[in-house]
Amino acid sequence: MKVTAITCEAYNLLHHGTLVLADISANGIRIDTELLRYNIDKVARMIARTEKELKNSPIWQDWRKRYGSKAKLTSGHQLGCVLMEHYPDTWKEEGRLTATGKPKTDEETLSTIEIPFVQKYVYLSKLNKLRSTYLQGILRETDANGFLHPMFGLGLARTYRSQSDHPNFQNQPIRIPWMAKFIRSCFVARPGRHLVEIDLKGAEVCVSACYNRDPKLIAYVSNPALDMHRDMAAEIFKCTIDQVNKDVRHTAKNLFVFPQFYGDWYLSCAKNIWDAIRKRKLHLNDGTDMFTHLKKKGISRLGACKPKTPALPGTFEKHMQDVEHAFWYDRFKVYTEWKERWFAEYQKKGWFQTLTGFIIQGFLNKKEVINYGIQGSAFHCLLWSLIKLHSYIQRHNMKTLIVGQIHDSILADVPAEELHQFLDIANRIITKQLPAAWPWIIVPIVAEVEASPLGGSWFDKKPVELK
DNA sequence: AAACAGTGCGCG
DNA sequence: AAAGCGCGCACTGTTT
Repeated sequence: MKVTAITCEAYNLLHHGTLVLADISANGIRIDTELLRYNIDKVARMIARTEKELKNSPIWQDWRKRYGSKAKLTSGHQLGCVLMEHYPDTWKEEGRLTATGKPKTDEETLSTIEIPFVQKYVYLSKLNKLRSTYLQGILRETDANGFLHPMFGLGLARTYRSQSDHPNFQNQPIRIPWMAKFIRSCFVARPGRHLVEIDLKGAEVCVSACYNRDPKLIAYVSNPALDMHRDMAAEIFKCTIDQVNKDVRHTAKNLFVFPQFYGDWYLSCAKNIWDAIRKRKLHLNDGTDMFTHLKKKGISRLGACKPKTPALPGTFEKHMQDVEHAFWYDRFKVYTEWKERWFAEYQKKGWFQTLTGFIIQGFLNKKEVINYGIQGSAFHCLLWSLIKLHSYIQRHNMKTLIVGQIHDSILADVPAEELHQFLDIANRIITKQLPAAWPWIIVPIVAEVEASPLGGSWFDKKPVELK
C-alpha cells in the first residue's frame, strides 16, 4: 500500500503531531519501580505454584511420555497434540484449526474443555504474558530515574493511526481487573500531581457518522437521551429497554454493535453472545435468567451455526440473522448505502481520501476500505486536540506534562494546582475548537475525564465531572 | 547464533 | 463471496 499525505493540512498534522509525540516520549511516565519489582516476584511465585500444580497432573505424565526432555509446559503445540488424543471432537468444529491445519490452543478453544488441567494452562499463559510482555517489558525500558519513555510513531499504520513501542503503551491491560492492577498500579503520578486521562467519547462511532451521515446514527451520537447499545440489547434479547442492565448492554455493545461496524457477521455474533449468556450468567433487570427468558420468547437453542446450512426457526442463530438484517437494512440503511457507494468509488478509482485529507490506495478488501478512513480520522481528532493542548501548555508555561496517548485518549501528569485549568482547556479544545476547525464534524464531540488521586496510580483513576 | 514463520494475546 | 479493523511483543519450533 502506498502511503501519501496529500493536503497541506494533512501534512501539517503529521509534522506537528510527530513533534508533540516526541515530546511526550521525552517527558516519560513515572514508574513505581519498587512496586514493579515486588509484583514481578509475586507473579513469579504464582507462576511457580501453577506450574507445580500442572506437573502433578496425570496429563503431564502423559505429556512427558510423549515428548521426553523436550516436553514444555508453555508449548501450545505440544498441548494440542496431547489433548487431541483425549478430546478429538474439540477440533472438529469449524474454525478450530490454525492456518497451517494444526489444532488451535487459544483461550476460546480451550475454554470448551472444562477440566482443571486445561483451565490452569490458560491461567498460566496469562501469568506468563503478564510477567514477560508487561511487568518485565516495563522494567526493561524504565530509565535510571524511574521514568518510562514509550515511543509513538505516525509513519507505520495503514490507517494513518499511531503506533507505540518500547514498550507499547497502547495495549497495557485494563479489561481483566486483576491483570490491570498488577501493571497499572505501577504507573504513578509525579509527587503533588494527578494522572489525568481524557477520552474522546465514542470517537469512532462519531466519526463514522460523519462519513456516512446516517440520520439515525447521527441522532444516536447527538442526543444523550438515546442509547444505541441499550436499544440493540433490547432487540437481541427480545426485551424492553427497561429490562436491560449494564452487563446485557455491554454484551450487545462489544459482541454485536462494534463487531458489526467492523464487518463481522451474525453467525459469529450469535455464537459469542450465546457463550456470554452462559459465561457471564446474563439476566434481566428483574432477575430473570436470560436463557429462561429467551425460551419464553420462543428461542430455546443456539442452532447449528453452519455457514452453509440455513438457520432454523426457534434458534438464536436465526434470530441474530434477523437482527443483523434489520440493523443494516432498516435501522442504518443510509449507512449501508454509504458503504456500497464508498466501496464502489474505491473500486473505480483505486484510492480514496479520508476526511482529514489523506489518500489511501492499494489493494484493499471491502472491510478495509470501509474501516480505514473511519479509524484514521477518529485518531486524527485526538491528534489535532493533542497538538493544540500541547501548544497551550507551552504558551502558558504550565507544568503539566502530557505522558501518553492511546488512539482516542490522552494521559497527562497534572500538578494539583493546574488541574482545573487543564481540564477546562482540554474540554474546550475537544468539544469546541476541534469541531470548529473541521467542518466535516457534524456531530457533537464529548470528552470524558478520569483522574488518579494525588500522587496515585493509573489503576486508581476515577471519573471526574466536567462542568 | 540469528533470522524467520506461526501462533497467541494485550489494547483501541 | 466471505465471514472482524488496526497495532507490538513473546514464545516455540524450524531454517539459515
